[in-house]
Parts: sequence; structure tokens; C-alpha cells
Amino acid sequence: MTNAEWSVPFLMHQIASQVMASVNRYARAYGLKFEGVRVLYRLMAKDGRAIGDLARLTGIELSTLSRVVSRMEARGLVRRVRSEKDARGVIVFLTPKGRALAQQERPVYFRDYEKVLLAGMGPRETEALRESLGRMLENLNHRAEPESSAREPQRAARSA
Amino acid sequence: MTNAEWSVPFLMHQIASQVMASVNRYARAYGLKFEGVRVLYRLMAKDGRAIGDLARLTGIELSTLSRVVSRMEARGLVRRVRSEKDARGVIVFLTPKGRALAQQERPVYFRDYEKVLLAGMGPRETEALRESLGRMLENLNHRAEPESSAREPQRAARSA
DNA sequence: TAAAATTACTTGCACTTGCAAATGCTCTGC
DNA sequence: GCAGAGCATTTGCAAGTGCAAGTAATTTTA
Repeated sequence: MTNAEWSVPFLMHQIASQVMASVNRYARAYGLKFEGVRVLYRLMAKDGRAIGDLARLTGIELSTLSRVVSRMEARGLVRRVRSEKDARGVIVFLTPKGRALAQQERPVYFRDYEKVLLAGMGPRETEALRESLGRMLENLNHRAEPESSAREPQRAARSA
Repeated sequence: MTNAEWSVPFLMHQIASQVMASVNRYARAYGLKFEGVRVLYRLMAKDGRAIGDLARLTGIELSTLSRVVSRMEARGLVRRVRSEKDARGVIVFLTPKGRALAQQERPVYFRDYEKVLLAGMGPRETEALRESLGRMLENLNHRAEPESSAREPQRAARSA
């Protein structure tokens, strides 16, 4: 199974989607899924963000994010405030309830996973891994698209 | 941004969903999305797999996968064959067209990403990373769930 | 050896998603 | 100071998704 020729993104895909599916199952019990969890964490890092910023940071599509925020708002986890600086914009804040949930669930979403994922690795290896991941994330944030190399082939009606 | 305290799964989440979103945009042009691409690759590694095996390997929910395969079948990328050993089962095979697409698109999906993600890393770092990722994937495959620690809290109607 | 349990998928349904169009606000140039 | 361009966000709509229930074949069990 572990084939040294597999590329890094391919490995990432495999891991990513399995972890994501699993997080979804976890978070369900709290009325959240992957997307909601990520919004929560972005707001924990810095409260009060524009919808568009959240979309950019999380990579969630804007209209989707708008609706994710709506549902989180309905559940009392965040609130929307019309920006005073620019009335087109909306700023999203955590409610105390949202903050409490994020704090309470941090270990469940992440620490337990850390145990599973990092099984059998020493501290040096995990530290190197963490650093590499951090760098990858920076790389992504600095250039969201892999500069599509001008390839924009024929459109298809449906996707599988 | 790069906060050393962020856990590995958290970093994985961030990277994962951004890469996934991006792959979706890419693959769209070929009538595929993330899920379809992953099925294609699993079949490239070993052709002729049961739907259930594909679901387990990819982490895609079974019913979803069934329909992904249906769409891929409609597009002529794979074909379903009723298993002779066990007539309940269905074996999914690549068609020549599906195989050709997988081969043709490998560089697009993965090599370009590799460039973006690994920017600024030396060969030693990327090799270590690749190994760590391989190990994480093995860890996941050996234990799909992080043994839910018997937490099964109150159900919620909708998820955000 | 026939009913019951199990396995391997597929389908119905309610909800979510992403794109494109709409809405509502702000800035620019004249 | 107002028409037109440009933004930030939301909404309509056509798919896509996951759970639960259904279908069909196989294995277990009494």
C-alpha cells in the first residue's frame, strides 16, 4: 500500500478525505460538520471576520459559507453584524456559546486524531511534519491556485 | 499565521480542504470531481474492485460512491460487472477511456500541486514528509475511526 | 433445509452545495 | 452629486450527499 512513488498531494488527498469524513461523523453530534468546525476555529484565532475573509481563509465557497454561517447563527454559535465601516459587509462574531463549543471540542476534533495519525512516530518526526505542514499551508495561502497553467479545457455537463 | 501550536490534524484539515476545492475546480473540466478522481486512482493502482472496497479505501460514503460510479459509468470511464463469486457484489473496472484519462490527468492533478505545496522545501524535507504521510495513511487504514472514546452526545437536527 | 441474520449494494428523501444571477452598498470620473 | 463600475453578500436552481429503508443474494442456525 505505502508506495514511495505516490506524490505528496496524492497522499494528502487520501488522508484528507478520510479525516474529513471522520470529523463529519464526530461533529454531527454537535450540529456541526467539517465546514462549521473550520469556521469556528478561524474565529477562535481571531474573532470578528468578514464572510469573504472566512471564505478565503477556509477555502469554502462564498455562497456555501454564507449559508454555513446562517445555520451556525440559527444554532446560536455566531452572530452577524453589519459592518459600520462598509455597510455592504457583514462581520461574523462568536457568541459565548460558540466559543464554549470550540473550546470544549478542540480535544475531540483534534487531539484524538493526532493520536491516531501520529501513531508510531517519534517527537522529532512529528515536529518536522508539523513544520512541513505549516509551510504547505503558507504556500497555499500565498497562492490559492496552482496557476492553472493556462489549461482550461472543454466544459462538461455533469461531474462524477 | 503559521502557529506552531496548531495540531497536525488541524493543519491537515486546512490543507486538505483547500487542495480538495482546487482539485474540484480542475477536474470539473473533465467531468470529474475529487471523489471521481480518487476512484480513478484507486482503480489505476488495482483494477477491478468491489464498490464496498472502494468506499472503504477512499473513505467515501457507500451510497455516494455507488452514485459516483454510476456517473462515471455513464461517462464511459468505468463499467460495473456483477461478481461471479458472489452475485450480491459488483466489481468496478476501468474502461480504456477511463484508464487513458487517469494517465493523462495524473500530472495535472498531482504534479502541479506538488510544486505549489512543496515550494521552498529541500529534498530531505520532502522525503521525510512523504514518509510521514505514508505512515499516517497506514495508521488510518489500520484504524479507520479514532475509537470514538465512547462519546455519543445528544443528536442535532441539522448541521452547520 | 427453511427461516433468520448478514452482506453488498441501490434508492428515496430531505438537506447541502456551487454557480450564476440578484441585491444592496460604495467608489470613480465627470 | 449622480450615472456607471465595482464589491460583499445572499438567493434561485440544478445537482450532489448522507442516512435510512429497500432489494437481492448468501451464510448461519436451529
